[in-house]
Amino acid sequence: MPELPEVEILVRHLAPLIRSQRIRAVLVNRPKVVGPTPVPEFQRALRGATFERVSRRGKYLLFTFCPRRRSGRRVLVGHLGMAGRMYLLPATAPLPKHTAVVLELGRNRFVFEDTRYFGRLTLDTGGVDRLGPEPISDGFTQGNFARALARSGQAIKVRLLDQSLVAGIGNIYASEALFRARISPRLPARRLKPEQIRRLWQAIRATLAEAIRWGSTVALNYSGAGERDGLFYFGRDPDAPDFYEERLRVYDRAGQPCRNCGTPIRRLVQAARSTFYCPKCQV
DNA sequence: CACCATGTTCCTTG
DNA sequence: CCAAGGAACATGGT
Repeated sequence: MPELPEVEILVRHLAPLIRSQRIRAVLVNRPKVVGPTPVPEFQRALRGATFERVSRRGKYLLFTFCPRRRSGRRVLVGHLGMAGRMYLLPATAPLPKHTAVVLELGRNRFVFEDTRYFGRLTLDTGGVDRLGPEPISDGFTQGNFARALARSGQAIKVRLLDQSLVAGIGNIYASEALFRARISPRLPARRLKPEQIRRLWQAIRATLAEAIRWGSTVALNYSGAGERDGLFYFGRDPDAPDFYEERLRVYDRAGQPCRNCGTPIRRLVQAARSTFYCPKCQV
């Protein structure tokens, strides 16, 4: 599901719901997702702790909490992987099939559900430490971006997925940003001209910001039995069956007309992942 | 059955 | 040592 915009929307959604909530019990159904933190350590650290803030770094969620007794604060790191979801559920509601972790909050439960168990909810901050700059921040400069690209002969689409180059872009927004910048996904990174780098830098920020804005306007439903399409960019409004298409310009649109020129969008495989692009608009 | 899927990490190859 | 490619992880949808 989740790239930077989706995680940002989720963080904004969760922040007021869990602030000041005390964790009364910690249930770990899938030890793998809290790893490499050992389950007993995970439970000991969180039991009795109180949530303080939620923020985002790249595709990671950062939950700041106050431990039960010791002073200071600590951080719980979340990552949704491919299909993870985090949401509050009434304590009386049944837990979903692929529940990985549950934090009992009293009236509600904080549920981490992940059908594929690729996600994480852990005390280990290793992944976060390796991230590059936030794309929508002063830390992401055209100069740094240009220097990083100059060192690589890898296709630009594949480079954009490297979280140490810039944090938060995934397979969907990599294609979308390149379309917006009118750059071929196959172009080797070091072959981008300064003008293209400038356009791509701008397109990344605009694409992500637009997705966040869009997500902010959509009614969210992260949980709920039978609501398997709750994440907003795969969500569907029953009254507008094609609104998903209106939002993404190239992703998953192979064979459909480019919104600029009408040429059929093409799919290609790079680093074992699908890329979508317009062969006419993107050079 | 075959192939596809929003992500990351580890292993191999050059 | 580094860059690049591919498999693995686990499950579900089409």
